[in-house]
Amino acid sequence: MKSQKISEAVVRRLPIYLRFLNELAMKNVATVSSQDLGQKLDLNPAQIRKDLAYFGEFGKKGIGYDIAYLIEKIRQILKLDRHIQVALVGAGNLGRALCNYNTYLRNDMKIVAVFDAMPSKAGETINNLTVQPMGEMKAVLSELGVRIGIITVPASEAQNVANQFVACGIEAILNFAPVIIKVPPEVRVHYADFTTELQSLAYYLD
Amino acid sequence: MKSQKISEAVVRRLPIYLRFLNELAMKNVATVSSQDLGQKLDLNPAQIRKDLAYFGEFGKKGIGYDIAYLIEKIRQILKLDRHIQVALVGAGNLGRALCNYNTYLRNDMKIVAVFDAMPSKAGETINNLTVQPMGEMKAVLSELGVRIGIITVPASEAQNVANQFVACGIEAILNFAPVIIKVPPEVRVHYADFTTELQSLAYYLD
DNA sequence: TAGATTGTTAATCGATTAACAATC
DNA sequence: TAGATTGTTAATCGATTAACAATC
Repeated sequence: MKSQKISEAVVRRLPIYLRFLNELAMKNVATVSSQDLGQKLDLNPAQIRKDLAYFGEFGKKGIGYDIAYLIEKIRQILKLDRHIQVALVGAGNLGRALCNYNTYLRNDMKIVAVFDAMPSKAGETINNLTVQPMGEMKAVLSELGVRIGIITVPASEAQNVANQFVACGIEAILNFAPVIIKVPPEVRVHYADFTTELQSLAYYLD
Repeated sequence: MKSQKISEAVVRRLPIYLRFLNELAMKNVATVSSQDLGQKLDLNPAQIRKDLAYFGEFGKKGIGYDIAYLIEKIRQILKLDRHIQVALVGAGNLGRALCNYNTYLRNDMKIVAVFDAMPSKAGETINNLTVQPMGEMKAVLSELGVRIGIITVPASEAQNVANQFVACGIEAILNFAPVIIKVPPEVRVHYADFTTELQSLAYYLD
């Protein structure tokens, strides 16, 4: 069924499944049912089965899902079975913090280049990465084969950085700046703005 | 229409409207139509009108929305018209970065206390805040009237911190740790895990 | 007035959940 | 075999979009 379009909601749940399956694998659990999964992840078991069924028949009736096998499959689906190079622009506090997550990302994804528009920042070292000036971006990204870009600059600079990413052939962007950026339709943008998140939380206070 | 339940999707868009309206206000623009708003924010104008109409009649037919007035109204809806105190647990790289966003949050929300389980961290200063040991949490939160908690500890510690937040009467939690946490239904939890976000982005690579 | 734009109803679209035959 | 659990269809639920009368 590779042809049907998978909804964004489904794709966003896959990493959550993967994360929990990895936890189970570390505890040497062999199989898991959609029931168990649903309980732990606060999701409807039918939804989990349906999500997975978009991509294949990964379970066994009466048994559940083999954890090692399902991990392998989800990694393939998410394209995490290969190395994906990531670049980050904006070596401020947040950018620096994210660079230090490299170990977290395991082998699948890795921040391999950091840029900053402030000349004074160039040359600084963050977790074995040297901050480079923006002028180097095009050359560095194509040499390293970077496909995903992270934006951690102030809102006023985000569109500018996005434009440069697009010009460098970046395929997907994770934008931490609190502003909507415009990119060609073939470039995927996700947002990760914690101020927006906090503000919507306030609504639920009594 | 205060009685009808407002969907989460609507609440999540309000801060996005607010943000852009603030930008316009700074440029001294006086009014804006749902058309304009939709264009800038990549949203359907009908959706914007409907979202706002849940809360009242804020626009003028033939004219659009008065920006100053709409800002005031959205701030009231989101409860950002009062000061909201926020506490953060986990003074690692990410926690430190977030503390430095205090200026960004303006007056409406403010991180007023930082805690860390590592005794060696206690006493450190981050952006005028002194890191305190976990044992102080209950006393400090009730003294400062903290209502929202931010979790920036490793996944393995997140549930534990959440439990302590709940015991302190925290009403809402923003969890940056890559794990689902369990809290009583009256406590609201939002997730802000950038590794999940990155992994779902990978799916969209060719 | 004529043009623009809201608020709102109805139509559409899509996502979640329930139910169950198939089968391990 | 009996019990458990999948994959999948059908039913439900909810969110988005289109359309338009009201009106500034």
